[in-house]
Amino acid sequence: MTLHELLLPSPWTPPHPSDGVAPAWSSRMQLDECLVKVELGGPSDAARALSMAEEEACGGTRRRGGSKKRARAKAEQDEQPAACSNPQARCTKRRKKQQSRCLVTSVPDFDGYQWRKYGQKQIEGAMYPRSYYRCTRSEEQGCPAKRTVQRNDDCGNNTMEAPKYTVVYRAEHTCTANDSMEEAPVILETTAIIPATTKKRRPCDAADDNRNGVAGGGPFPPETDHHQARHEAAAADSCTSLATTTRRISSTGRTQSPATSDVTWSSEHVIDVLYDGLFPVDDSWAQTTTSLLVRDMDDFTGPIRSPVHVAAGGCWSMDQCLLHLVNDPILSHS
DNA sequence: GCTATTTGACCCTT
DNA sequence: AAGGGTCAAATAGC
Repeated sequence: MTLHELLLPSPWTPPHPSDGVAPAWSSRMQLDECLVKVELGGPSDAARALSMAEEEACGGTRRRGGSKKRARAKAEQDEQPAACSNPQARCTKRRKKQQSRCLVTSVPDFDGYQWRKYGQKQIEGAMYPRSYYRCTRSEEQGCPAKRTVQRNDDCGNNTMEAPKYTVVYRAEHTCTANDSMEEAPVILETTAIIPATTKKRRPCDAADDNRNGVAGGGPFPPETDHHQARHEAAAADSCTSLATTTRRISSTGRTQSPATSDVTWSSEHVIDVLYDGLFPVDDSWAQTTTSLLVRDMDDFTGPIRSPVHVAAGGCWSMDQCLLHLVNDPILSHS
């Protein structure tokens, strides 16, 4: 298994149940492999859907355009000949497997791809809303990749800890690498201890961040917990320093980030780079992640192109980050 | 004016 | 019927 496969949407292999570890790839989110019934209605359903669409188009009340569009899509889909020829009982068939995988991270935004948010919803029983993203290349290249990001409930957690987010990736990127992967900043994540802040962000704060030179200073959406946390994380010095440091060193070619390297890394290298070479690992999440990766990446070969998420237990200064990057024997070889 | 995000309604799946 | 996923108008920022 490659690190790329581990970190990016592709056929997902759940952790072995006998392992008894709490993996970074949480299995508590259900894999999207639900069965779908192939209705035998066919054209009549299509006609109904279409007429609904027409009805909506003429309706006096304000209806969302998406309804019509979706109804038409459904109609077109239903016009296709039924895939199942078995007349007996209602046949079922696995829906084209929507690949999904789950990642728990404290920095959900830095995953090497560019995403556009298209929705947010409060989920039943969840403390924080779930955000829905699709690949920014979805329109121009038809890339089907999507992801949802939801902040984990921090019940009982130390408020000084960076919040964790559950990121569920669905479908695989089909957009070409040079369009997204190479442009995207390669971030080796650390987790900073973020001072608790009670200040509620206002829309203008993002602009303030830009003016003040806060790293990652794109236009952050205001008000949501997710993005507020991201703001807070960006404001924490160590996070900012690490992100910019990693990117700068990578771009100068002085060292080669594992995330952009074409070098074939052994699992040993990967572990060195991910955990020992860069960051102290002293929280439980990181350690279970380590063991999981060590086991799963025994047969790891091939280039690492994806960013790496690592939780570190402390707050690192820029100097510390630089020192570790420069002194790392693997990273600093040129 | 363009682009990205927010938000509430709508639709689909279970 | 409930809950989750998606749409697109409205809005904000540049």
